[in-house]
Amino acid sequence: MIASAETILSVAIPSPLRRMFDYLPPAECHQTPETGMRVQVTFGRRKVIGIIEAIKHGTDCPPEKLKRAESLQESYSLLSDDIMKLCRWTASYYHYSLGETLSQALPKALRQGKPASQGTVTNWQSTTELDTELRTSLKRARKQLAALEWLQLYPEGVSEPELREAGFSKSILSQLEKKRLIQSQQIEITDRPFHEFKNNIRQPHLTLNEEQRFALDEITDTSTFNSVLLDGITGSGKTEVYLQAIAATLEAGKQALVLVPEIGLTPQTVRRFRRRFAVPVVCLHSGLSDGERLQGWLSASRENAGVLIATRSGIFTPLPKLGLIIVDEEHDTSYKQQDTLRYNARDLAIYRAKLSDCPVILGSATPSLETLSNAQSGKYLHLKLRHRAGNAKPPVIELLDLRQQALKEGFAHSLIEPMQSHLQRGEQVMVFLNRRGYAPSLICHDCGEVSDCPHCDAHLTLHRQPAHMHCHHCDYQVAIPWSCSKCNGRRLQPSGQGTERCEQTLEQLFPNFPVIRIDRDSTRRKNALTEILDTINEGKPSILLGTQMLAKGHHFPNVTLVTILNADSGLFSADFRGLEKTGQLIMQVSGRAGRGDKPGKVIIQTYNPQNPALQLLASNDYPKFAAKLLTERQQLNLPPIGHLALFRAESATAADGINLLKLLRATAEQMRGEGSTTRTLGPLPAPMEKRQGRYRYQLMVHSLRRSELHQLLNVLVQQLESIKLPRALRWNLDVDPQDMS
DNA sequence: AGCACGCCGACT
DNA sequence: GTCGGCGTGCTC
Repeated sequence: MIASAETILSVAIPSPLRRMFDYLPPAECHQTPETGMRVQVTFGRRKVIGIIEAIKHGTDCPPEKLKRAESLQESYSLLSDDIMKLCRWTASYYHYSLGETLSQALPKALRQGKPASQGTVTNWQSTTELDTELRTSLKRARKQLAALEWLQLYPEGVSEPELREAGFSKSILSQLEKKRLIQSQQIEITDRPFHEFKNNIRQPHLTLNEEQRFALDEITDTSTFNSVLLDGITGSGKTEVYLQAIAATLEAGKQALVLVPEIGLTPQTVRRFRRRFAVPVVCLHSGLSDGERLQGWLSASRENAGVLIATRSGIFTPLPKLGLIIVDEEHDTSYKQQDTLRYNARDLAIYRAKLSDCPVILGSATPSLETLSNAQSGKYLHLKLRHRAGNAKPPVIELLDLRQQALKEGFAHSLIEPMQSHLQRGEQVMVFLNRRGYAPSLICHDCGEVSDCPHCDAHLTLHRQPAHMHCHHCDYQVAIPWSCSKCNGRRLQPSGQGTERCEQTLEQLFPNFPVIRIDRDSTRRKNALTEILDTINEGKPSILLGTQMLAKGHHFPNVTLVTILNADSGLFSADFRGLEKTGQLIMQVSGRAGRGDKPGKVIIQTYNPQNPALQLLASNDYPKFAAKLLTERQQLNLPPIGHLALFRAESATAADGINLLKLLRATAEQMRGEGSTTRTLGPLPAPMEKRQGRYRYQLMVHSLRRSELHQLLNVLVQQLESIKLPRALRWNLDVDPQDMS
């Protein structure tokens, strides 16, 4: 390296190039540049926001190429040392560009160069006491009353974004304002640190049962790095353990980070956290605007927030006083990013807890095999909650043998009968069907031709509301054809069951009870899900029909019967993780039954009642089910025993992708030394060979030792960067892939 | 990845 | 004659 008289900034640039770029510090710069600061630089012919990755005193860059940075974006380090470390680790583990990794760690507004400043918010306060008289007068305005009740809890007022998050719309607020029951003012977003709030607990804790108490004691026993699997059956009260563990963390003057699955951040959950704690509870999820995300991010990193509840990307939020990480529903696949930087937030959570030297809790009723195996090896402390909280009993699960049964639009007679009796008793019935739309395909009755997507190897799904054909893999949409494209026949028939069609069937079968459909289509409108959940929670006898949106973490006390229409589709998946995922889904869905005082029942329709895996699930024995799968993985050296990475290639022609992967395989073979456990498999066509008009191939790399795998991946990625690729050829690398598609 | 430069085909 | 197709090469 050539020594330089001046300081040199090593800048991570948001570009796929896996290297740093050196710059001279900005001219007339009064601030001292530091690692973790944003800096604006000219990169090629455009201006970009980079992150100072290191400060050096020399450079290999030829002097005529060396440019001066434009300006520092702030006077302090935006990304703390631990976040920088976390990002370095992430970039190297997933073989990704550090610049893009750091860029993804920032909220969009900061990525785009907006100032890191906290603005003002509208703060709403109640102006009156909520006495009986007022309650009576608002009897017909349920939402307004609820909002007013909410505001009573917070004499200092609640910000508008928080209220909107709690499910109160702008119009509710303006109606209350018109009645002069509430008032608003613009306030500076406070710089008041969370530890200045005197009483951390606003609402008393619930009483813990013996198991919960034991788990909490174990968790709060140490405040240093410690991984815990909280393995608690559905309804065992994991959330209450989280809340009390967080209370202890706040008491010690530390912040807590709670990661939740993408659809797990319901207003109900947030409400529960906000009611409990006096300190600000901040949420970060995909439903927020860029500005809202920035404010949340800043209040977490400036110690205003005591608790941060966030989805996957929240793992990168700076929390200077981090004292506890919780990963709820740790088995959930939404923790793995699928499109770009393919990280798993659950795995990063472990590393981050290590960096902050604090405990991390992985919670689930159906732990992933990865986590179970870590618990068995003693790497994680394994805490079990085997009893439901309160009076609730575990549901009774029954397999309904479909063979030779008369079926009515997918419903066996012996299923309809119990549904009827539960409804007539005034209880709710849940129907689970993991397929949205009207029918998964449209088939020509004359020649058998099925309507396919022109861009993918997939059938088009028939939708009726609104009427169209839709590809669920690339979003292609087209009108419903009148006649067969092959034989011109007019007899086109919907084939198979989707939620829309099932809704229609249920309305015919049970005309006296409302059917509430919950899927991506029925909840598309803003606040639709909240409204639907509120209706369900009124507890009136009704049928709740839905996809897996219905399965996760909801607490519906009046649901006493859960039916799974078709468990078989998941039993024989091509993907080695298919059965694990199906089992988890079945247990999660079943867990919705009987969470109140009344006992719950689950009926699973199947053509394979003898299937051993299904029988274990039906006997409510997830641990045994998981142990069986783990044994199978051991025999085949599949994860979590062996380790996988997947190179994917996508191109307009099949040959380009295949050739590239063949080249990688050849290099891998060449590299293989004595005693190497690394093997390659492929190139193989992806399970859906053509998708969005592109051909997709993959090369699997397998090894018994993680270090060996990564050594090879380093070589292969370097090779990929050094060769010239056809323009239309895209590749990516997925370390620890969740699914093979 | 962007974003330039650069070299051949159909348009006002 | 120019507008614009996408091939190729570079980014401190």
